[in-house]
Amino acid sequence: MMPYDLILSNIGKYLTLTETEIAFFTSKLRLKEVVKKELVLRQNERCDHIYFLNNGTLRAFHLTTQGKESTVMFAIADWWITDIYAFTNNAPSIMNITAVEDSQLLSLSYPDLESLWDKLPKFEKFFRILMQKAYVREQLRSIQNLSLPAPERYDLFVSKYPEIAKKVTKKQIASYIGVTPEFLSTIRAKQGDT
Amino acid sequence: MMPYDLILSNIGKYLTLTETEIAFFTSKLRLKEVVKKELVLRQNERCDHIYFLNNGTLRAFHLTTQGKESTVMFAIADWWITDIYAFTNNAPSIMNITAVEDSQLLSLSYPDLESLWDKLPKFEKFFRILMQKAYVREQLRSIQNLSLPAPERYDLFVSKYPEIAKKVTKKQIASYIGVTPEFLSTIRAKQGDT
DNA sequence: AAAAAAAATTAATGTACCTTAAGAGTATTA
DNA sequence: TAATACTCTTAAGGTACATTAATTTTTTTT
Repeated sequence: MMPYDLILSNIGKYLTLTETEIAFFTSKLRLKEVVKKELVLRQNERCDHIYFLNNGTLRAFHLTTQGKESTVMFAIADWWITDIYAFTNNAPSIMNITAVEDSQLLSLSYPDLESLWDKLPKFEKFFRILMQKAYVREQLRSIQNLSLPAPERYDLFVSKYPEIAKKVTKKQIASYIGVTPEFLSTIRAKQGDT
Repeated sequence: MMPYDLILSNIGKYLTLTETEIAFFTSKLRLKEVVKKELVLRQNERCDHIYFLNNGTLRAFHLTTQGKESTVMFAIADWWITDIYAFTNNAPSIMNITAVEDSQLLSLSYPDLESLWDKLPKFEKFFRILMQKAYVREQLRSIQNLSLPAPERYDLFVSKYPEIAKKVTKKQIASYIGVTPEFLSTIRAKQGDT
């Protein structure tokens, strides 16, 4: 399978591209392979790339000075991921991105993305849609974090992201929903969840 | 002051528009005045408009079946606001939007926004930027909610949004940072905050 | 200006979730 | 295959925050 098939079908949901446009777009992409536990982005370093997952699983997490991890997001095949804060503001990143398992990804640099926007305005539409959907996801998460107790946040995570729930550890899910692994364990025990 | 001055300067930060484009864009806008406590959007109803605040203050909040309020966002002059989930998915809205004080806003319907995107692609860029910044805001909020205790979330809110903090009640701030008004009160007492 | 309603505060009690610690299970490395 | 490390679980004790309720202060309505 060609390394660009998945990303082109991802974009194809929203845009129709000519052969020339495809060639221009793919010329900006770089293939990157990472092994389990490898860092794709280190907190505090610049984040001038956005990544698309061909396969595997990534996890983005913020680390406090006290060493507390908060999982910002997971990404599996067909997902886009970056430290959107650092990427947007050309600021030191506020999260680590690490490989939960061996993964293959395509990277696009910020300057290349800007030239893509300039030369092919339809990519503005694509990223508008991408950003809008990401905004929706994050706002739903905020609402759920504010309004639901931990057991319901856990159930919601598993039902919303069953593929991710299969691939990542309970500890990582706990740090996404905002509880300790120990407490998630008691939640699951009460639910009769094996 | 013309009702379109503020929105044009808001857009002008990112786009240059011709007189014709301005005329086309403003022809899609409707001026709306709401008085304090008036509902701009009722939860469960369709949300097919996006709003821009000329002046005043709005608050978006989600209401659970148990009657618990969670403030999703505030908006003051020069801010855009809508139920982005319902707007994007043409679904019943998941929040109320209400006037904290008398406010003047401009509304743009979803069909009009789509025709704007079709006819003037530079508006795709503008909304891409808008959505991207909103995504950044929400992601930062998620990280802070996960990693910081309530007193720090309160301090951060006040330092980040001093104008909003002046206009809204403590109860509303409490429901934004995810604590009860009573607990926010004890936080403030401990800080010697009058 | 009086009356009513809502916001803010304080305090007592309660609980969801955290911390610490230890042991069992599972995966990774030598 | 053994050794090491990490995840998951269980349980005791602790704390941040919620709930309830009463009082004061501020805002809104009449």
